Amino acid sequence: MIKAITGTKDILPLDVRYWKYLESIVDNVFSKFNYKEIRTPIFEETVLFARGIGEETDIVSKEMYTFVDRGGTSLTLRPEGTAPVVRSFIENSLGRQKTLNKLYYMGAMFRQERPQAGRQRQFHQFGGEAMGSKSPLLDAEMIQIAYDILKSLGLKDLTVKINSLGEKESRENYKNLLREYLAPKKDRLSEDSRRRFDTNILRIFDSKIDVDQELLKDAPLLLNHIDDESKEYFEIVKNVLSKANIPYEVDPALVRGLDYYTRTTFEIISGKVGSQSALCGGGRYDLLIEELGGDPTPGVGFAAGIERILLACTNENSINLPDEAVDIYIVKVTKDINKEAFNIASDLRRKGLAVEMDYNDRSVKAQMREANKENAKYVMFLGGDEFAEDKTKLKNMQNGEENTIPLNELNKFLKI
RNA sequence: GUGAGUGUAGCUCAGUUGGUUAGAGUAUCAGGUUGUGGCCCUGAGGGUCGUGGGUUCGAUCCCCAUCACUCACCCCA
Repeated sequence: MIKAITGTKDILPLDVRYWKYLESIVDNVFSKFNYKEIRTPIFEETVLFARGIGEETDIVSKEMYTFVDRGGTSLTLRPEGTAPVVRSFIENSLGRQKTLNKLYYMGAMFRQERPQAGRQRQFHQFGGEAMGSKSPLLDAEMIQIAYDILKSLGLKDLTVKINSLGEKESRENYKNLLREYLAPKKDRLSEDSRRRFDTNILRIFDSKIDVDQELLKDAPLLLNHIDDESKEYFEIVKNVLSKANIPYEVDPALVRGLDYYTRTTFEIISGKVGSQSALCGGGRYDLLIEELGGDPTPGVGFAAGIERILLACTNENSINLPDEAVDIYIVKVTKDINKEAFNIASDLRRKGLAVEMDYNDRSVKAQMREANKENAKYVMFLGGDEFAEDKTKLKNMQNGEENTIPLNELNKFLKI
């Protein structure tokens, strides 16, 4: 049997309903904040991600689906959405048509990781990007959009974590400070953290190992070593969030894995989805656009994992969708009226009703059972003496009421 | 990439301390009863017991390998 690729999943019809519901809320919230949807290709030149996300990150160094096409170009299935949006922003000169561009996207992303709860190789994100302003209001706005979407989906077990990484220079100074602090303790760190010491020392704070956390107990915190301007900026972000009634926690250990973040970073985590608890994450990236070849333009954005969010919704039982139902199920009492039944169905469908009928010449009983399963509001019986007189019998499946009516009065009866 | 756990009907799972035709519930299909559905009743189809090898007179069961899935590490959304 041919099976779906490891780490990919079919979204079956029953689930699609929840996806569409989520998508409608995403559209709705973003448009209230005047963000416009953008759709970029699912693959890009590999260099875009290597330069945008950072060569040293795990995503680029070992998780990308990269291949060479027949023309010899190295292509990569997008592992995240920000770099492609920035590429499009630069390529289409969006920044020259408008000072501030507010964009959002939804779509599939690809990373070759070991799947587990809340983690797949093909997964889906939605996200927002605001390019062209350094205002801390936009940092807060991003968090608010993400928070509002999650709240609209009925989620309760949420924690908003925020932090500031400061400007690049103060962060580099801090890294040296941390390196000095940890150097004498390096051999006591866990194997993973010893590796991080060299590759991405800030991430040691993420370690879930007690020994590491113990060694970090008196370590200097980045938040205390960021530049003054970033400190003031962070105060404004916090202030605005408080006024918008968004509960948040400052988490000095919140370090994000992508290289391009400056100043504000944030995550919203759920207590209901297992160990991969981050439903969304983002932050400011004031240098990224320039690094990718655009005019120097500040930006801020976030991305959210749709599968994780829906997992949280399932586990919190936060979404209740009505059962899908057809308006009319046509039951053929005799088997010789397939064409007539199909014509009547077509006619009703064109008038806007959802109509289903039997295509397999099954018994009346089987057709009725089917009508019941499809939650049909009405069953229309076709055939026999009634049909010979151009009449049909309509049965209301909720209350069992039946009415025999002439076919040419159907519209009137159904009020269409 | 590392570790642990699990692979028996479409789904959820029993089971054989190694021994003829491998079971249940549910789902599917047909039929009975109900004025033509929901409840109830009867019956049917559906499994090379993940795959390959080994041990054995005999393996779904024991051993090895492999693959897949799940969870966790890692990483991130």
